[in-house]
This record gives sequence, C-alpha cells and structure tokens, in this order.
Amino acid sequence: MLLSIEPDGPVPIYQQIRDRIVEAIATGDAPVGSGLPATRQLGVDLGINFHTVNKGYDLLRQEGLLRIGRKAGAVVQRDATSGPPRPGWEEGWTARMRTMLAEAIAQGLASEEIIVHCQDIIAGFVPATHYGPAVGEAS
Amino acid sequence: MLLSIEPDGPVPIYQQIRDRIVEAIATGDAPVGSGLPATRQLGVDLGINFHTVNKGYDLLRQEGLLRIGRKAGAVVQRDATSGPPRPGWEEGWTARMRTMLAEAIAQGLASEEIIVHCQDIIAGFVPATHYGPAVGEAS
DNA sequence: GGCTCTGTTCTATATGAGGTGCATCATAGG
DNA sequence: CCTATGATGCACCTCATATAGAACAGAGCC
Repeated sequence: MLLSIEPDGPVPIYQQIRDRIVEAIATGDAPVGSGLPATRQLGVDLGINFHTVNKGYDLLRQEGLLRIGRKAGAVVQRDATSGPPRPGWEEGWTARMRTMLAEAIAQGLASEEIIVHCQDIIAGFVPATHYGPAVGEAS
Repeated sequence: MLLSIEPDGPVPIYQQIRDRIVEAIATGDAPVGSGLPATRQLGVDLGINFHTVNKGYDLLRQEGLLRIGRKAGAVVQRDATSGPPRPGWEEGWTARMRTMLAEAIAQGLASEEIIVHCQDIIAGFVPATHYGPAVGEAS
C-alpha cells in the first residue's frame, strides 16, 4: 500500500487519501480483508497529522468501503467482487458523473471519444480478471 | 436560462452555478454566442450576492467556455461544436474521471454497467444532432 | 455631454472548512 | 501491567466561502 499525496494541491489531503484508496480498491491492490496502515503510521509516512488520515478513513467508512476496529485498524470491507452497490449511492454518483461528462462535451470531446476514454481507464483498473476468463488465462 | 441552486448543500454555490452552466452548454441550451444573465440580475433571481455569481462566471472564463465583456456581459464562447479541447485540459479531467470510475468499481458496479450509464447520460445531453446532418436539417 | 447598464476592483466582515498539535480515554492483545 | 491502536475533545491557525458596500471603467444610448 504505497500512497503518494500532493500536500500543496487544490484538493484536500484527506480527500486525496480517500481517492487513492478508492482507486487501490478498484485496481485490486486493496482487496476485501486487507488491512490499511494505522492512522498514526500513515501520518508519519506521509508527513501529515494522523487526524487528517483519520478523516480520510472515516469518509471511506461512511461510504461502506472500510470497516474500522479498535485493534484490527482499517480493513477493506467492499470491492468489485462484493455485489451490487448500496441503495441510494447511485443517485449522487450519477449527478456528479453528469457534470463530468457535460464538461467533456462542452470542451469539444466527441461522445465516442469520451466512452473510449472511460473504457480505457476502466481497462487500466481491472485486468479483465473479474468478469470471466481473460486473455491468456485458462478458461 | 433557468438555473436552480441548492443554497444549503455541501457543494459551494459558485460551483453549482458553474456546473449548471456547463451542463446547459452540453445540452445545447446555451449555444455559442448566447448571452448569460447579468451577474447582478442573476444574483437577484437566485437570492444570492452578485459576487458569488461573478465567481462562477469567472471559473467558466478560465476554462475557456465563456467570454466576458463590459457591455455584452457573459457570452458562451465554446460548446460541443467548437472543435477539439484546449491542450492541457484533458490531463486533469482524466485524473478526476479516474477517481469517479474507481469509486463505481469499488462500489460494485460492473464495467459494462458503468459504460452504459455514461452512454445514457450523454444521450440525454446530445440528441444526436451534433455529428452530421440532423433530423430536419439541410445537409 | 450626460445617463445607464455592465463588469471590475477594493475593502471589510462573518462563518465554516482544512490542517495541525496536544492531551486523554477506551479497547484489544501480549 | 504494558503497549499499540482508534476515538474523542480542545485549542489554534490559515484559508475558502459568502455577503456587503463602495467606487471605478468601458460601452451603448439619448
């Protein structure tokens, strides 16, 4: 679990931590059951306060992606293999995605290009090992 | 140009104004050359300060979507018909989109579902009139 | 030239978010 | 008991958000 953050960027540190972990879950680098670093430890590693790390972890807990216990620390509770999303989550996501896609359209990207972009990004996440036999794998 | 905002929501008002206008550009409700309401006027209409409106407009100006003049006010400068996006824009957009897609994967949405969702949203934007002769238009 | 409408700029203020630091408590395990 | 861990609370600072008032500048119109 290697995390790199941008301390002086426009996006808050705790948000960056949340985003990087979400991406780690998507790529499979952080599967269900895997433990994340302790808040104090990660704080030291990143050179930030452990409260900030805690805030990022707490976001993920609210989203249902993390389970946080006293001694076990933060453990991934949900990933691509965990079934359908929690009810109510999709509304907010769709609204945000709508703005993202509108921005691309307004900037002149063609519909087909946008879709291809999304497919490429997703292909970078899942090496086609989650939904059936992949290239070069036994069936 | 009807704008509705959520004053008590988690997303800043000026950001909402920016987002709604971006979507209006994408849908074609605000084509190139069309004028937006004056900042003071829109401020009154929405019940907010005109400085907040100004901040939203300024964001769009920085993104190259708006041209703002003394007397003409805010005029849409760019939309889906304006050619390829400005260089350098795509990097940030791809990074943000990466996080959005990772979230969907982590929440359990299948790759195919995500793509279909994006296609549906885009279909709601562009009624297939932008890429080639449209229904009822001369070729 | 005046008048008005527009954006621009400046100052000021109030509220909340982001981030850090320190201290303390609670719990689970050796 | 001792230690590592998360949970909680408090104080503090910086900066973003939002509002408000005032004054300035350009462009169009009478």
